[in-house]
Amino acid sequence: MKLATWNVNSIRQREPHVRAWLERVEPDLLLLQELKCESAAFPAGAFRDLGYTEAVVGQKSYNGVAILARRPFTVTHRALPGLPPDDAQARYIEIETDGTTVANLYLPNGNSGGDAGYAYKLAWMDRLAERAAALLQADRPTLIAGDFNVCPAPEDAAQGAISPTDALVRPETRARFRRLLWQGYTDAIRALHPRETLYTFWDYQAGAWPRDQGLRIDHVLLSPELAERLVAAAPDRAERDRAQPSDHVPVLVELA
DNA sequence: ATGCCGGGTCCTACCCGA
Repeated sequence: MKLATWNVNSIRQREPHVRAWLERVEPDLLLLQELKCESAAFPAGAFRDLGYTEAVVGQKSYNGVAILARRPFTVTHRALPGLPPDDAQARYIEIETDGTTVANLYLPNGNSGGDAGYAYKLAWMDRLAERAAALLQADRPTLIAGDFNVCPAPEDAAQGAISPTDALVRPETRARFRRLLWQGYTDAIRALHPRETLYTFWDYQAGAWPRDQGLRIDHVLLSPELAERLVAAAPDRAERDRAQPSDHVPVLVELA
């Protein structure tokens, strides 16, 4: 089983990239973030042509998540459980397919909106920890993946790529990410590549890509059962070199 | 560290991303 997560930074801008990537890689599942459009504007036809069915939680201008799948699935959640009901940010979708639970998330960045913006990120991570625990309790194969906007450790950021006070690297942010690992989830990339320098994001500015000033902020977390089946995990760096790329590349994971 | 890029929208200067 092949699956990937990819922050596309506007699905309307990146439709040709995603289409070509699906044709070449043929994943069973693709989790998308930062659609930047309402659900009705999602270019589903381009992906249906290739045999993929979509589930979309869209929002005008900002955020937005979707799942493309070749196998049948059911949508179980269209928002992160535990958030206030008036929270309209499109950041979470959860499905079940072949007995496996798949959660796709776009975690708040936390750098805008001052103290309240960062507090929102931490609260979101607290709700995520609760959901992650409940899913382990349910004892089904579970995968939680997406753009976490968390750079877990110093080796996940190039020298000079990010300020030490940035919301992606603050101790409170990292502690909340580690809590997911302590609960029993496996970081798929680090499980297979404990020391390698592997980035998933390069800023558009300041020549971040040519200078390889990247960050590892897109992650695939696996429940113990799925971790046993992990055979490959890697960012697809080649996507960052294409014309008009997203600032993130796909992270591809293969399970036996 | 911001706003050098790139996407969005109240269409055009400004917000957001990380």
